[in-house]
Amino acid sequence: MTEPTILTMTAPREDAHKPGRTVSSRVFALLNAFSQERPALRLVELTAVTGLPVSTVHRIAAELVELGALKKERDGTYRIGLRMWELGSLCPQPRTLRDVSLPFIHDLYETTAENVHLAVLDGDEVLYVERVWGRRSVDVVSRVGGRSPLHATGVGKVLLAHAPRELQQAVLAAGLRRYTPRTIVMPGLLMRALQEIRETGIARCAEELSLGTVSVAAPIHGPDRRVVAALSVVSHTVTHTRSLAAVEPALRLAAMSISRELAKGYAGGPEAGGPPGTVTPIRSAAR
Amino acid sequence: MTEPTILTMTAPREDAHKPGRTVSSRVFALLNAFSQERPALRLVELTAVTGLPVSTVHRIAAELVELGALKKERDGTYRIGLRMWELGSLCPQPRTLRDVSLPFIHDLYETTAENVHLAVLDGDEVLYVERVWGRRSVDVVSRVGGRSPLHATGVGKVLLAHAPRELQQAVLAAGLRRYTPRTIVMPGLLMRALQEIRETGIARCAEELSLGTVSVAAPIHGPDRRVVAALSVVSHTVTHTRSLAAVEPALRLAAMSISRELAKGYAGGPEAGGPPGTVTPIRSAAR
DNA sequence: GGCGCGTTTCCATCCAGTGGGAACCCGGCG
DNA sequence: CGCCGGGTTCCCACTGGATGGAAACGCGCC
Repeated sequence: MTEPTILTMTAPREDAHKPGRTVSSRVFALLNAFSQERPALRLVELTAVTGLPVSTVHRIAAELVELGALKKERDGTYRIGLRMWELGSLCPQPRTLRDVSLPFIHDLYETTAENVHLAVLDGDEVLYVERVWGRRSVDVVSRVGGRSPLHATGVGKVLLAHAPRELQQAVLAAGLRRYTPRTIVMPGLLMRALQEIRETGIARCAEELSLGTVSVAAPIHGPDRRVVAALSVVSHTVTHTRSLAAVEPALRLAAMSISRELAKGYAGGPEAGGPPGTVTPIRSAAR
Repeated sequence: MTEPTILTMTAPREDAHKPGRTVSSRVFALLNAFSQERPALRLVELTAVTGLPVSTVHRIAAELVELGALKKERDGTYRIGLRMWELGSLCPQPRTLRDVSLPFIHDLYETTAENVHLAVLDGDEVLYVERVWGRRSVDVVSRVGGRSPLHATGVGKVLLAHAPRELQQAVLAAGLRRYTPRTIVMPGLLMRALQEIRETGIARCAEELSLGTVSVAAPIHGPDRRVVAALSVVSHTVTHTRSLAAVEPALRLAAMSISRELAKGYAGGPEAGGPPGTVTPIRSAAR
């Protein structure tokens, strides 16, 4: 925990994908340096991670602090600022998804007392958009804003099962990383599993990402019937080896309710575009 | 809703506070153009709102899309991108606050079936960090990521009551805007109310922001005993005129529990600084 | 006191950002 | 069918903001 500076310098082999030399790209290089594991960074660390020269990092970081995108603690560490959070909360995807499904997620939690996850597909990973749990739930690793592999989680498999062929191919091509002895690493097996998920409308995941954790997941459909998210209940193997089967109906029901709600409430609602053209005066520069 | 283009050009009197002429400031000028009311903007709208020339906006917007900070729909509108949400979710304040308090908020909702709000102070406003509700709750306006005035809400009054004198003065100096007949607009009355809130440890707000809505709020203390957030239960006047008094003990309890949890779990935890110096390799440039 | 590490400031160079303007796209209309 | 107007995209010569090496600074530690 209190290790000295273990900088696994990523600098040497930077540019891996030409970060671009625009200022904006540098700005986001800084911001992207932050992550769940590294929520606070000092100047040197930022330079090490981004590979940018010190003075550049220093200047941009200062600008970002000025703009509220970063916050500088008195101990010199930088963190993501409140404004970033506020801006992020405007992202339509997670926002409406959350707004619509929270009550149902809630009920689901209430009846199961387990972790309930809501996730969407982003790139070739699962992105957790919401998570509800309580003191009665076992704790799991995933966090809101966190990511997991597609082939080794319940939500991931659901999303992958309903994803375009290309993505499925890409995932297979990239190789199915083994996380536990039970991870599905054979392409054929995975494809068959996905097929079954499409047929049954539910995905089960038993210790495929981490030992001791099991989950079931169901798809959530958007207004256009396409799968936009996945809902899952996660538990510990020991506590509920088979009992997860018992929550499947409830899970299904919740997922369907949310889908229906999405279809009705947000077909032409604020989310569906918010009629462009209607512009109200800009919020007087807060702060 | 489907009005033609009502551009209340803010351009003419821009610079009100010199936006700065750095690229980063322009980037955030674009991003800040988005808000709860205007979650989707088209190019022209962006230029109108920011006051920047078209080509500049076009170029920067394209860069931001490239970086995932914005998303461009096929209809030409821009929206906040998933990456922004993801970055925002790293903001320590809302994140740990949420992580710690969700179970309690939950229980509180469960016992009251009312809206439960968690808010922090930002600038001279209340910023809603979390909100839990269900089908049994009445709907209120506030949204996660939304803002409200300090002097006309339960959470606001709690936060203001424990805020530094300067802020209180500033709020008074700025003038107490009247929202309803019951809004406290007299400085003296507000100060007295704040005093009482400090003494009783609870704030009541009866139709001071909008008619028909009442709430009670309690402070949440951080590890250093300073007030870091406020928790509240919100309801409709009609449904629960007096019954809110009944939830006060539960509210108090929840707030205290959260405070205690904050004190213990996060004193030296990841939030408290996440020992800088420990750096793991950068996440291979996703996307 | 002096050393080492990290942060902050400075400033001459220069290239990326700028923005006016033109081309383009498209749906509506006479 | 061709014109029109609003919005978007593209272009490119000019210039001022970004750059980053280097030096100064601050500080904890031996």
